[in-house]
Formats: sequence, structure tokens, C-alpha cells
Amino acid sequence: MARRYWLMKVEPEAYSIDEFQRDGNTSWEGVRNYQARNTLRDDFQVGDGVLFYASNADPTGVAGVAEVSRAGYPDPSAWDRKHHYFDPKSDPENPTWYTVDIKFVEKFPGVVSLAALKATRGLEDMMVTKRGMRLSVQPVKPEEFAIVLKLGRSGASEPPTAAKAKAKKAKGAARKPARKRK
DNA sequence: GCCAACGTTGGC
DNA sequence: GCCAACGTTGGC
Repeated sequence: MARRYWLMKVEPEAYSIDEFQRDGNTSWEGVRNYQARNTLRDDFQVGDGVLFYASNADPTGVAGVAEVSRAGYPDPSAWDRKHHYFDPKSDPENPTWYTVDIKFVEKFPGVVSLAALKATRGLEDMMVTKRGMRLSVQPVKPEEFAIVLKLGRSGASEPPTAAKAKAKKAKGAARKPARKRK
């Protein structure tokens, strides 16, 4: 199977690219959506490329690149009573939820913003650019991955503005993370 | 099996 | 913070 490509969303408040860079490798726990679960369980293969997408961010967009380091396996957080994503309905004999591990590859010099994705030729069909698209794990075409990679590395992207970052911080704490609560 | 109510996502 | 677009739940 040829290498495939994915986009994974996370709110920076829940898990930022900087934390990811420090960790080097992380378990992508907490996905509780069936469609995303199917993708994690059935389609992710070691070595697949991942666009690390920051949602509800400043700016929102692709912050860097990761690589799948472990294919789908049952998400242990579903059975951890104390965990934010504990799911009493998930049977250990027949796991409901799956996770994967990904390793850090690179952080772009600036975020490739959603606006930039929407404005770039060749990315018109990317799921993330569609209105109302909430799926947190999305397939990406190889050519789309290549374009985003080029954009990200070129630095033709947007650094956060201090003012917006400040405003974001003020209200940020109340928001529920998309995954990974400390 | 329908569908209204409810909860969540996520751009703006 | 707003609110539209989704997904899930549960009464019937």
C-alpha cells in the first residue's frame, strides 16, 4: 500500500504543535466520532503523512507535519474512569474507540492558514476548506499534501498577531479541548 | 424508524 | 461570544 496522507485537527489549547515537538511522539487519544474512528482503525498505516491542523487557533490552519508511528489500536482512554473521554459503553472485549500514534516531523515557520488553503489553486477539494466540515480526521490527496508542504516550508504563511493571541487567551480557558485534557 | 431536542464543533 | 452546521440521543 502506497503511503497515504491525512489531516488531523486539534485545538492548540488541548495540544499545541510546540507540545508535540517536545513530546516527539504522541498517542492521538480521544477521538469519539465513528467516521474518524473507522479511518483511524482501518486506514492509518505506519509511515503515512499527517498534516497537523490547529483549529480555533490564531491563525487556524496547518502548523506542521507528522508521521504515523503506530497504526490503529484500541484507545485506552475510553476505559479510564478518570479520563475526560471515558466511555462506559466501550467494551474491552470489543473496543469502540481507536487511536494511533504519530511522531513529530516538522513545524512550519508559520501556520498555513485556512484562508491560505482556501485561496490556493489545487486545494479546492480539501475537506477542511468546506463549510461545516467538522470531521477531525480527514484524508488528504498526495498532491494536496505536497502543495501544503511547499506552502508551509516557503514561510508564505501567517504568524500569529500579538493582539489576537491576547484576546484569544482571555476567553480560551473556558473552551473544551477537542482532545487531550490535562 | 422518525425526528425534535440537545450537545458539540469551529469559523468568524 | 455568536451561532450555523453537524452528530447523537431518546421518546414515541
